[in-house]
Amino acid sequence: MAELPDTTYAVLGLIDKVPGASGYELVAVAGRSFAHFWPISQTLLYRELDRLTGLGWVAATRVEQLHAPSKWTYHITEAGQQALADWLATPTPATSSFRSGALLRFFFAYRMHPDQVRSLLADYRTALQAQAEELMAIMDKLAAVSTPAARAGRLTALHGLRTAEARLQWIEEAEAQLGEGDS
Amino acid sequence: MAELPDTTYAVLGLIDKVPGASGYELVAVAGRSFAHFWPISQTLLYRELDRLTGLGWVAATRVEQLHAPSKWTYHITEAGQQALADWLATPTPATSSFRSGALLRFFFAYRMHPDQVRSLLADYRTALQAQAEELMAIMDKLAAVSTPAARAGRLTALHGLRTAEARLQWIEEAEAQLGEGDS
DNA sequence: GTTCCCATGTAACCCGTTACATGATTTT
DNA sequence: AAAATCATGTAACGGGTTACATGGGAAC
Repeated sequence: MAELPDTTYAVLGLIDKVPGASGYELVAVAGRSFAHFWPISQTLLYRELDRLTGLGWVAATRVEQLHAPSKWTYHITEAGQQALADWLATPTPATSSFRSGALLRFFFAYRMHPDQVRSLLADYRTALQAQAEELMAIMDKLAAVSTPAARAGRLTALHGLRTAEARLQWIEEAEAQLGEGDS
Repeated sequence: MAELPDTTYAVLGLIDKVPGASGYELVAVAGRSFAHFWPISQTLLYRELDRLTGLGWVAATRVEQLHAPSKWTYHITEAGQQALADWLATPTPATSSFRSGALLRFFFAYRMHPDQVRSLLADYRTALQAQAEELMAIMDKLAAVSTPAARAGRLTALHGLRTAEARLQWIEEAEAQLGEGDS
């Protein structure tokens, strides 16, 4: 049986965490929970919902509403709980991928005018600051809650925050080196 | 005209940086230069080579060898230089993507046994340490060279190093919180 | 009365990956 | 005799993306 992508388990875990949510709600939750280290688009999430119901790992229930369109709500099944536990138990192959357009351009900085390099770093700083603020907001919101789930969420947000901070620091170093270098 | 992916410009920039290299050599160079923030597989690089020659941005020359198979070598053209400069000049949309299997699992830590969480963090630490050492090796190798290109390369490596260091620090924090928490 | 929220979905694309094939030469 | 290096390529897959369609109710 072909190995399933981690995204499938990400959605499965979300349904386990937020039982009875609709696809629409799950998209929103995914957007403000694990999007920072595992982004998924709306289309993809809906596709995974289909796959999970097909696998029998989640059960879909139709819910009619009066003041809003009808929706499907999702609950994890026992088979799904087992699959989630199995996935969490497997010694993770540490799949991680990082791609940064800013760094890629910076790698070719010697082909740019110094002003271009400066503005590149400035843009990067702005993006990192925005990201840091977003993560701090998440942490603030979770600070009130004291469940194990909230603690895990807070720590993953902190991971992103620490990363952003380190990179902002790096920008200082890079700018300093730009200053001392001649051209 | 459809926008080209950044990968195309990454390869174009490499050819500009290492003129007269073969596809085989470019794969190796890409592996030890920008792979840390813009990984590309061999197949993909060869495909971009085709695309770039088709665009007239690079010129391919056949070179016969006596003690090794024949090869194609690549040089950037004037049109290619212009395209590279244009790409570097465009205010980058800051495309960046990050996906971490370790974090994704950690996000669901409350569904794991404490020992599993500990080993997850331990594995993550090992991976980060290996990454940090790799980056330090790159910086050491580039430390001797004092060209603008080497400086840019060193700084991108430093970016990765600072990131890894911050994350290793985060692991300490996370482990501390695991200790104080009950379950 | 236009815009936003809820809610689900289709279509098309392509980037990037893994696995495999080939074959000569050089090194162990 | 086996393994590594050089060198280029094919085949197949699928994960993830963007863009678009639809439509009713609520809010401003």
